[in-house]
Amino acid sequence: MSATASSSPAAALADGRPATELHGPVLDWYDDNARELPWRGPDASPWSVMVSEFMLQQTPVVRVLPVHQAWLTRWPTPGALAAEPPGEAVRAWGRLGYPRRALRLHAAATAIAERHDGRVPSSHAALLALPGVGEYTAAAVASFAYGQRHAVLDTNVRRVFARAVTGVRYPPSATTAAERRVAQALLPDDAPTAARWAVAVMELGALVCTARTPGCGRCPITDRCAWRLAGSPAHDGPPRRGQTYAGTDRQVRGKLLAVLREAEGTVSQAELDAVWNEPAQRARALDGLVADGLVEPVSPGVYRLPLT
DNA sequence: TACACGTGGCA
DNA sequence: TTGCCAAGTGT
Repeated sequence: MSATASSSPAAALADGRPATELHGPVLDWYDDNARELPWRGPDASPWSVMVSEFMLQQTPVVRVLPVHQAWLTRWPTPGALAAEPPGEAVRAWGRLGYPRRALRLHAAATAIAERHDGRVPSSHAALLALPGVGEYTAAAVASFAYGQRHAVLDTNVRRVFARAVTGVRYPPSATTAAERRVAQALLPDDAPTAARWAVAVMELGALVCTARTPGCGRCPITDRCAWRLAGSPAHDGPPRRGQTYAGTDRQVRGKLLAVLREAEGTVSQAELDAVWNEPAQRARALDGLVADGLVEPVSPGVYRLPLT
């Protein structure tokens, strides 16, 4: 047990040194290697950060970049987005995928306009209450936009900690209490450093400590990484569930919604029928889109992106 | 807890 | 080519 205030049994490295020794190398590495992204830096608004976090859920940075820029130009504030129909958010979402995120971002903007005077809230609890904001996004916005001290546990951070601290190749499929303890134990004491640490660890996971072929030769903490010290053992446990896609309802939903996005106004049943030749699955997918609020029935056989 | 939910690039 | 993977959330 160390005498350092932020230390705990969970915060010890494989060689017995306190895990706080990771802070310096990782922060220094970030200073030299951080990407310049529009939602980073002192001029980025909390709204810009929040939009980026929604878009980055399960979607790579390179694909988010152009859509984020167009989005912020068109809707520089939550109120601007809330003033337009949700269908416009879905249309502007383009091909980022998981379009329910667009609907939730619109709903979040509406809630911010109505309940928070048009300003993105800064408290973790208020953020968490917004549609589409879960544990990760609430912590990310509070940390990145407002400089608060929160454990920000995304897939990158979880992988870095799994390797450097726990000594395994991959983290568990779902976030565990043990992972939260590790993240909390490693959080620097003061808020500004904690916020920089959060983004730095995430960046390290995104650029160096990657899933398939980690760049250990470029890693600032490779000499104290528990996984490396253990000989970089292979993944131990059940195979990680892959995402099936071809032939699924998801694929059909995507094709249907693409037609709606590219249409000026309404689309006919015939236009939708053309994208998938299996009637039952096509109908089920369309029903699902309507149930989710992504598509609005206008009249029998006529559909459009939602106006309300 | 496990599954549904888009899309595209890379090995 | 096929499967893995990408700053998760809601149910």
